[in-house]
Amino acid sequence: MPPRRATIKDVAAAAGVGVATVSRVLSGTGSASPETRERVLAAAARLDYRPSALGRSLKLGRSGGLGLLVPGLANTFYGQLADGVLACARSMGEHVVVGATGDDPEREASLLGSLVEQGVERVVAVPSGDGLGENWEPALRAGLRVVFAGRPGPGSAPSVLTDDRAGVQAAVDYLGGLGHRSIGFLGGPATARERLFRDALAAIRMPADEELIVAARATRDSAYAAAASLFQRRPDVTAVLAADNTLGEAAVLAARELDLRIPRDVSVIMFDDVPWAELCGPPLTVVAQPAHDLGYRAAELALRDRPGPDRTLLPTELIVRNSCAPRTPR
Amino acid sequence: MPPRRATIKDVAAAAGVGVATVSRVLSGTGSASPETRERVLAAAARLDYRPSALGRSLKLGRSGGLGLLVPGLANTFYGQLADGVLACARSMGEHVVVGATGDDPEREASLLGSLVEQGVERVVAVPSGDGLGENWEPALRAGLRVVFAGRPGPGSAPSVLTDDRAGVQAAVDYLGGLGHRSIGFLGGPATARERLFRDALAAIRMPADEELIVAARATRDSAYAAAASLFQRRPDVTAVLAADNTLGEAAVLAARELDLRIPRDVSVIMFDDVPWAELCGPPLTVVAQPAHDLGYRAAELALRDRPGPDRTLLPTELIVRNSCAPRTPR
DNA sequence: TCCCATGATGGAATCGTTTCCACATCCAGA
DNA sequence: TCTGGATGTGGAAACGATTCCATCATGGGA
Repeated sequence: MPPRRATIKDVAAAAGVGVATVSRVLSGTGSASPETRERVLAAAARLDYRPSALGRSLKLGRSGGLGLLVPGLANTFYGQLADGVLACARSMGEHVVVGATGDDPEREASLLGSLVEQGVERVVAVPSGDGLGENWEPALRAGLRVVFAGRPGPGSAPSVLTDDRAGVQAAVDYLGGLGHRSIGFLGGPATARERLFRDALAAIRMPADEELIVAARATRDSAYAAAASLFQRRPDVTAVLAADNTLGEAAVLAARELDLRIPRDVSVIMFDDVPWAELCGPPLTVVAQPAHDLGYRAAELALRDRPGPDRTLLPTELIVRNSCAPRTPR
Repeated sequence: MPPRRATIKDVAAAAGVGVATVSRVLSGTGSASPETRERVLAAAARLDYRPSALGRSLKLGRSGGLGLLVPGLANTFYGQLADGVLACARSMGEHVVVGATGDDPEREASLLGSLVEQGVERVVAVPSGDGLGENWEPALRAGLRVVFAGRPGPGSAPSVLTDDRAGVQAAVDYLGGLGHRSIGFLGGPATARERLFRDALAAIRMPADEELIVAARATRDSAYAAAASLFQRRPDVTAVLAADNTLGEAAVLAARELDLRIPRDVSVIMFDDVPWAELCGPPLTVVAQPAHDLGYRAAELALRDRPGPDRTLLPTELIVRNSCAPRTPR
């Protein structure tokens, strides 16, 4: 039978003082005689007293704590992002409540609801799906402080993003420079990069071939299916840009399955410099995003008292390895 | 200026009833006339009322919520495990508070402390480091309900583990069968598998060469250094077993750096069937662990009211790909 | 017609904390 | 000696929810 946790009353009784005095001593506010302070501290230590965050939060109104909503943690990119959030929160002494949305707006809404029930009033989120985000309006209006990370959020909340436009452009430029004319795009649930891809194509005066732009849902299977069908439908694609590491993985797998050699038959570039990109056979050329920083900065913004900039852009970097080659007609 | 969240009192006033009635209607306990129920529900909806988990927890004593302590989320294995925990918690309507220990007992202790301050009384944890775990005794005695996952925990708390003994043995058997006599072992912060490795060697009557057994700290750099130094000190190793995916990654990288071909010069087996194992050049033979299930089952045990078995063992599976070859003397 | 069981309802206590306020003590300055 | 500020201290209210208990109305059975 676990002994009830000691409360402030127990400490007060043990030290022979009132609860108010204990509270003052422990929180450092107000005055207390050195002797009293000593007694209280000793009693607290003896009873192994831990102030209940519940009681404090209730009284104070503000609950502290940071919410974190990501599609899923099995994806290394979000894992790194989450680690960044965790690091920042720890440095500011806040705890973190996480939820995996699975990129499903419905789940996101329910998770968000449970967060506000917990009294969480600051949230870092990778908004799910298409970012129409009727989910967020009510929460924002209710005073929830949310910072979007990695994907632009709906509404007026600040976001911390990577410079996707530059990243996509760098990838497309590189591929174009290699002579590729039929460049496929594997998009995910977040569709923003798709638009950037069209823009990047336009910037180098290449027409966008709609058939080469495919979007997958947020599952491994869907990603694989999208990649495989792209390669099969259009044997003339000589290069592919994958919008995230799951899609990149699918592209490599599908290419192998169809006996397409990388980079001889298809060149591949993917977003996210996950550790295995270098290990892949062949090592993958990637558009690196600072996932950890993304999370850290977003958490910082959410936790700081002063409102920060509405939009902070972190740089991307094209890291060239061995998955791209000059175009050879197939 | 964000409007204060509606409280039960506001709902009571809006519906023209007492707070007790509102509580009864909303929680479904006790009786209320259909007409009253209707009014309360309408008022609650109109005010967008969300009961405060803080108030409820305080009154009820139990706070709900599940703590999750892992070394770090950037490691895919722990990411998958965390996803499993999240999935289970969501299905039982509980929220999850996570912390990244970095495999540091000190950080673990501080995180654990902040968890109990939050009122969390059930925890799933991958115990940090060597598992001596003076961290856990006080928490356990204080009535915290913890379930260890992935690594055996200290003390009497239940754990959900993979059958590492069988996994290590399968790997060693396989390597031995291929003719390898100098098998290296790359261990991490958790040292349990090191012992199993010796046992497995003994089981096939092979002496353990202490110089071939190295342990790295929980960083990528340390893992790489360990792998590189192993290969350099002992050019006669023809096979390596890496105790987790970080170590496996390091082994592949170090081998490449030293111009050791896998599998011609060294065979490599690693723990964790992370998605990229198949993508690696060459595809890696692995000891697969059901990471997601590990988390799910552990969370289930922590959340269920009845105490479960003290130790549940999930199977591992040797997945043979192309990173091992018969021994050829170097 | 009376009584009591039943059902609906609201008041109030409670959980653990912080903080306002009142009270007591003490000492310096007039 | 009296006054007034400073200082140390404890009581009590408040936060938002649940729940015990008392109250009240109602209706059926004797």
